[in-house]
Amino acid sequence: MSESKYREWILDTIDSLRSRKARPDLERICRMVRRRHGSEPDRTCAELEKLIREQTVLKVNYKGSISYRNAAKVQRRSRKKDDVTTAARRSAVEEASHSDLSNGDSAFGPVDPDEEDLEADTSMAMDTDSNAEEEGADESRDGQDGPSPGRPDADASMRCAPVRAISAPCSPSGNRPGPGCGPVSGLDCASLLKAGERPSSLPPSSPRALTNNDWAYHSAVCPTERQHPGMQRDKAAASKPAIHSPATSPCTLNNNVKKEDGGQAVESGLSSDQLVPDYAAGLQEETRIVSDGRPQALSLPSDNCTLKNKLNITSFPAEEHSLLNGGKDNEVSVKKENMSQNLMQWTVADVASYFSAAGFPEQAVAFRTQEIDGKSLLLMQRSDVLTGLSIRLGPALKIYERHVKVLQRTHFLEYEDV
DNA sequence: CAGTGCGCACCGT
DNA sequence: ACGGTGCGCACTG
Repeated sequence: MSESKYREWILDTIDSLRSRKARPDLERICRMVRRRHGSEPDRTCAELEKLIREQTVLKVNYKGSISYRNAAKVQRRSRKKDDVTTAARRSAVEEASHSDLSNGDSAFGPVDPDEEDLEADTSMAMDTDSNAEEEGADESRDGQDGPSPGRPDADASMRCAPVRAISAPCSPSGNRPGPGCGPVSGLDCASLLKAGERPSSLPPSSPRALTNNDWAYHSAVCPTERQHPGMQRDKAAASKPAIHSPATSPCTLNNNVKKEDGGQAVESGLSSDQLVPDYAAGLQEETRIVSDGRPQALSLPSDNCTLKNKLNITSFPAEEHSLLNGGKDNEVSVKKENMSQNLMQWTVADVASYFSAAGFPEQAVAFRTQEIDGKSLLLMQRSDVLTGLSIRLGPALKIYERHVKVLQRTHFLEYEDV
């Protein structure tokens, strides 16, 4: 309850700071929220962290300092639609992150709704779906997962967050007299990244990414922290080599992730996708986790080889990989037979069970409630998934980018080709 | 003094 | 050229 409220407050604050041309940093956000709503800075910080984890708010390292962005309003710099080829390749992953924030010029993909929609979505999602617990669950999952061996990158981002020490005395701006808020974790990390600003110290590829948009923030997940601008520099240097002993190398996150994603990495695309990595990682993580619980892998899309290829190409949860590559062909084929046939023939129940199996049981309910069958699914646009189902933005994005879009694409490819 | 408005420089696309 | 960002300064209550 209060959470959604905080969400609004915080997003509002960020927006207004931005419109005022003031940097939406922790200090200002906390202060403004306190002024406007009387909320404790600590609480604000805590909520902010949550929002960050949910990707409702993006923590960014810009021009050497930490900034927060209203994810719903962030627009991907006109990533001019890359060629279809590229786009296709990066597909899911990329789009997942971009389109959301983009202007919606994605080649495939429905244009995305405006920010407002998203924003609304976000809050709405929370309210409707509520389940703070869910959220918590997600978070915790992420956190717990963090350490998972498989994907250091993924955790990187989340790892930090979970640790979140709200009470810790954090000072984003180094010395902040004001509210002593404290989400140390995130902040610090970001600061670290800031290093990115120093191109000289970083490798060619990464620096750019970091410097440019700051999205890197995510990567910033490092625990270290910074306090003064001067230090940052040092950190920058430090970060480069050892990149945080913490096992995960936040700063290199991007690269790693991409690799993971399938090698398609597309380093060139780094700048444009900085967000992706984390995002993707998060997705994978979540998916994977969920999947664990449910043995039955997502079989569905599997209909055709095309799909498989696609899957491989794009990034997928470990499990999926194993499924596809690993010897579960049998299973896959079986499923293929059942479901794949043709999306057009999926019933509402099929769709629901698909998503349920895909790790989105709760959201599956929404599909069922909205009576989404195969045909409807094929007609769904991004905005439909994000706002029409009243599901939380996070899962909605994942569902759309990783499943709906993939299914649609696969379906159409299959039929068009033929 | 806090909050606000905004010119301007900077940067990436 | 264009758009996003935020510093720095002036203004306001």
